[in-house]
Amino acid sequence: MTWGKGDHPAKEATMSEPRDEYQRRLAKLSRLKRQGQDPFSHHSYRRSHVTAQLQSNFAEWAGQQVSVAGRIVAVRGHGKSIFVDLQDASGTVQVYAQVDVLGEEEYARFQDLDLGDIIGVQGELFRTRSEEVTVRCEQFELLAKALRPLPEKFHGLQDQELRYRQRYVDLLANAEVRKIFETRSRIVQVARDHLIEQGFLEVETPVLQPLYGGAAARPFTTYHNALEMQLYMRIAPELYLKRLVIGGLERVFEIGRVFRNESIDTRHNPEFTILEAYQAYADYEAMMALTEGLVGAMCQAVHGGLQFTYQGNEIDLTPPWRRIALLDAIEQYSGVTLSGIADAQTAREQAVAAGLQAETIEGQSLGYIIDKLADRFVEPELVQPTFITDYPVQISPLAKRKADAPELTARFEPFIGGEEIGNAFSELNDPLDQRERFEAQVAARAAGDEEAHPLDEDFIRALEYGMPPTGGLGIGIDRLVMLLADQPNLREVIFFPLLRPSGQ
RNA sequence: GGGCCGUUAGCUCAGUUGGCAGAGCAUCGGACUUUUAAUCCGAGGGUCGCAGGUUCGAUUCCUGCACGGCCCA
Repeated sequence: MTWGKGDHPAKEATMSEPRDEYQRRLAKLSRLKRQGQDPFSHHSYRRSHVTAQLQSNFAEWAGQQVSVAGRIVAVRGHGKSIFVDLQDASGTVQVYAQVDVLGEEEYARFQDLDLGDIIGVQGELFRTRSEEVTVRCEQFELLAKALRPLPEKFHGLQDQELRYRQRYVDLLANAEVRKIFETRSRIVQVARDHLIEQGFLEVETPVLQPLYGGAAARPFTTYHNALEMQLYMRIAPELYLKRLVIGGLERVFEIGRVFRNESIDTRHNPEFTILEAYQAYADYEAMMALTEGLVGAMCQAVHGGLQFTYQGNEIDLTPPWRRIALLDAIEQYSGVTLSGIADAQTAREQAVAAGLQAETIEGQSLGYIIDKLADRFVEPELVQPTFITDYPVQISPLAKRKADAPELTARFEPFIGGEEIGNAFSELNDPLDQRERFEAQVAARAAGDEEAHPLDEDFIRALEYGMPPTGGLGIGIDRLVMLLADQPNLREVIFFPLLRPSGQ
């Protein structure tokens, strides 16, 4: 055994209580264990109610014995009695401990509890003079000891970095944060119910893929030891879900995590949740109706109607949503007329004239310039729900061409609150055209576009077996949660957003 | 990748034009049996993100780094 300087074995017995809160509680824990009161020995606790039930059904249980369990989040001592607030998943309830109810010994044990401890309490339900619903503590158990102190009771935990790194503290200290995640859960549940009601089958497809595809993004790579092969984390489930449609599953959907190896900001996390749905014998217009129905149902569940406020903007999701073709929207919001322009050079000149920085689009393709123009001039304006339609075929390698305009695709992206929330199209089911599109992507990749699709031979082979005309829809769940929970930062709707290690 | 900002007690935040570092909550001791951001009296608690530099002296000024935030790309 080694001692630090100044340490002396004889001192231990006379050493005063450690000053540090953690050390203090650790010492208390070991004392409890020595006394045969190990707080971590409990395997369960029988509750008669959760706290919210006591609050809402007080009259029914007043004067009766109830039992609740939760975390001590506030303590107000009065000498011979103590009030504590007990928090569980449903809310809080006050507990009142009195020496003449508990007896000296049990009361002393109650006094010994710390803020943050998890206890079970049994006793009579009553209201105090000030009408507070309260459980009179007649029996209690310490169910888990908190060794670390809670954040400040009034402001909660504010430090964003700590909130994300230690989300558990954020959740237990900040009720608004819990609400956001409850909203998130409800949104996913509603989406699932809505699709299942309409005859969609929920499926799961591979996250680890020998070849990635279905979106323009760089993948994460990983390695399978036994197979001795590189694998990719999926960037989208699209190509597998379409394989299922080819297999005869006419309506399928998947809600799952996808992974894109890109930078992190207020709107991007390397892993996020996507909902994709595919419906055979339907086109992109059917997907518009599906989008309106889905997002409307989510909003209904969260806000009780089709209107809500996002960052100060009143938004109305009543269908039908506005529709406007991409090039028309660009013309309307930036003044740049691109219809009829085939060469990138002319488009670049016009874009620069409209206000885009020349360096950012220098040497870029027409599709890229269209993207940039839409990003800069169109998307921020799309506060009310809007379908931007008719994307050029060059930037839509998996979408079917429009019959009357083969350089455009039967595709749309829905926007709400200035945010892109999804992507949908009539799926390309011509295997020969699909091969050509993939080949154009491979050429783009060779020219330096790292987000271009690789050629997926097995997917083309699947198409060669025949895929019915199919409409497909992808929706970014995280973005929708941001909108419906009125949060401007994606990290507020993801429990554990990716951060650099703090080094501690 | 670039710009700006932040990092001070367990938490929320002040502050130091360069000279022994502050409050509230939390903690500890005392009083208080219907309080609820309880109240009252008293006390302890700091590597001022990290590493250099300038200086008699740096938490403060300078440089670099780390992590985070916001904006731009």
